Formats: sequence, C-alpha cells, structure tokens
Amino acid sequence: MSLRMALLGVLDIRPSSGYELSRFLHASAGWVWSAPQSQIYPLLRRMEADGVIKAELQVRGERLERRVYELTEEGQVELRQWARTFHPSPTVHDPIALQMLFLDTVSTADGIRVLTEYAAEQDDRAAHYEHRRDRLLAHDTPLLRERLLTAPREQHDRIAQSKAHVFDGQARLARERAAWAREAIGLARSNPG
Amino acid sequence: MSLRMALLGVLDIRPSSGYELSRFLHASAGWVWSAPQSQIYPLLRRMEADGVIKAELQVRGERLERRVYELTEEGQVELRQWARTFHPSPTVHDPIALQMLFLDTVSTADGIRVLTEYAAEQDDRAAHYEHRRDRLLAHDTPLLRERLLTAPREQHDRIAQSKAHVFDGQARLARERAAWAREAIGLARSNPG
DNA sequence: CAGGCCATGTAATCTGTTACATGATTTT
DNA sequence: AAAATCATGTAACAGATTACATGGCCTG
Repeated sequence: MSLRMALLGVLDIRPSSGYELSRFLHASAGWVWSAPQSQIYPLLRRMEADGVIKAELQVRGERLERRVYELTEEGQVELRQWARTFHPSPTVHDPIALQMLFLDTVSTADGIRVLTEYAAEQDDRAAHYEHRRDRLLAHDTPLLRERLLTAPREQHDRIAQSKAHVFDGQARLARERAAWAREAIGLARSNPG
Repeated sequence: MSLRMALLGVLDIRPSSGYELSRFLHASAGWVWSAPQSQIYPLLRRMEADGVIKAELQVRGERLERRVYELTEEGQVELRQWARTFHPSPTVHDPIALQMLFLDTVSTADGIRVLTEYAAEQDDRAAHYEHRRDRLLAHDTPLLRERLLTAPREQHDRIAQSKAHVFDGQARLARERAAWAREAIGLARSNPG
C-alpha cells in the first residue's frame, strides 16, 4: 500500500511520468521508500485502472511517448484519507539484529568485521540523510519548491522543517545503529572467544 | 533468506517442531524477525528438501504427529557462513517517514493524532524490548539457557550480554522513534496550519 | 463435555527483487 | 559515431500476509 501512497504523494505535488517517479524515488524519497521501475510501471497501470490517477499521453520527438500521470479526485481522497489515519507499524524484520543473535557462534575476528562494515554502511547512510535534510532546510530541492508554490508564504518554513525532520530522524536512527554496532565490537573485544 | 537463517539459528540451539519455532518467533526472536505459521511450515519442508535440516517424526498420543527438525551438517555450514559474512542492509521502507512527508496536507489535529499514536506504539515496543533485554542479562530465558549448556562457563556472561545488546539496541531505536514523533508534534504545534 | 492449546498445513493474494528486452533521443 | 539518458515495460521468482481448514490432546 505504501508504494501506492508514495506515488500518489508525489503526483499530488507534480504530474509526472513513471520514469520521473522512478528517478525521484531513487534520488530522494527513495531514502524512505524505494522501488525498482519494474514495480512502479505496472502499479501505475493498476492505479489508473482503479481510477485514482489518470494519464495524459505526450509525444517527445517523433515516436517516443510518455505517459504523464496526475491525481484524480478519488486519488486526492485516498491520499488524504491515508495520510490522516494512524497505521500500526509492520512486523519487525531486522537482518543485522538477527545476525547478531547468532554471532556468538563465529570467531571474534569475523564478528568484528561484520559489525565494522555495518557501522560504516550506517554512517554512510546517515551522511546522505543529513545532506538531504540540509537541502530541504535551505528550500533547495525541486519537489519542495513546487510544493511551496501552492502554500501561503508564512507556512513555507514550517513545511520545509517538517520534511527536513523526516530525514533528520532517519539520520539519527542510522547514527544510533552505527553506535550500537561499535558498542557490540567493544563487547566482543572485552571478552574474546 | 533471513527467515531461513532465523530457523536455522534456533534449530542450532535446540531441535524443534514447526509449532515450537512459530511460538518462539512470536514470543521472543519475533521481536527482531517475525513470520506467520503459514510461512514457516512450507519453508521447513523446503529446507528439508534442500538438505539443511532433517525431521524426526514423533507420535504424541495415538495419531497426533509432530515433525521435530534438527540441523544437518550442510545446515550448520550454511548458518555459520551466513553469520560470518556482512550482508548489505535491504532498501529502506519506512511507512511513518513516508506518511510524515505528506502530513503537511492534512489538518494539524489529524497530524498530531497520528504522531501521538505512533509515539505510544513505539514506547510500548521499547518496553517489550527492555524487558527481554533484562531477562537475557539475568540468564532467564529458556533458549539462552540451552545455548549456555554447550559453552564454557567463563563465556556465559559475554554470550548473554551480546544477545541482550541486540534487544537493547532495538529498545533504543524505538525510544528514538518515539522522541522523533514527539518533536514532530512540537513542530506542528509551534506553527499551526 | 467445553474451551484452550497442540499441531500441521493449503489457498489466495500482495509485495518486492533481479534480470532481461526494446528502442528513441540527446549529448559529447 | 558512440555513450549517456529517456522511456516503458515483461518474466520469473522470492518473500510476506490474511484467511481458512482440520483435527487431536489436555485440563477443569
């Protein structure tokens, strides 16, 4: 359901083709919800059949077509309805936590290597999130700018801050995960097996 | 792949039936990786066909059978191999982050309600994680006790601590998410739309 | 003898990933 | 002329959820 909402959410701000949506997810919102093209294109067709979006065909050059989608009224309603409702979090699937539960059966050196790479991966993600947060605070991303066109000027900072806060939260979680992994390394070293 | 490893990891400590594995995931490791019975039973059959586990049939009462699985040597190897290798984290799917990105289009009151329920949910989860962490530190869970039977006594505390650290990490992440949501409420209130 | 727990599954559906396929347009 | 980018998809598989189905055993 959430990918559907991600697409509706973007289309609510700016009509886009499947290709643009795919690129956008990869570049920015993809840091909270990602999906490959092969999932996006069929879903758009289905959403069109459901009547929540409609396509306008555009011709670029002579033969190259693109389908530019926009929300219908049903789509608007579905998005608002979803956004204003609390949805319980899905069940937990945390691979590194699971791996750590069984890490006491491998050598200390191997365990430390796994945790070190994990910490580096999470720090790297955190840096990306922080960069995006800062760009949002500076009103420096295309989609935010388009969003602000339809909002009264005195709300611009509040909207930017609320979106930046999403990425700030993700950054903090990633830093917390990296710190957790380094503590685990400390545990492993303090009492090597 | 991870559910497969969760099952291998438990079976490495104690031979169990599908029902026991299902209950165990629901009760404890389920807090890091959960799955319904309908996913576990077919997977066990498949893993048996793959030769990583083998079943012994037990008869309880007259007709009621249970299949008690244990690891084969191939299973041992697969588990160790997986545990000592770093696996990049899967792509991000965070529904509440996505919802927050579009929360600026609903009323402040609705937004605050969603975030309040989310914070409560995460605090609730954190409490469960903390409880499990404390039980592990006290060596007070059945599976840990069985694990410790096959480890030298001087390593018991280290093993318990490393498993407790998994749940401590999950608890801290949940608390962080709750704090994030409350900050978002603050943002929404400070500049209501 | 009723209610809860033990025990194993199937069916249908939805969601997500990886790999492949095709061809036009634009830029260097 | 080659390389990068724009553009839309299909196929096969893997992973996860929800609902349903069946029946025996154990305790009060």
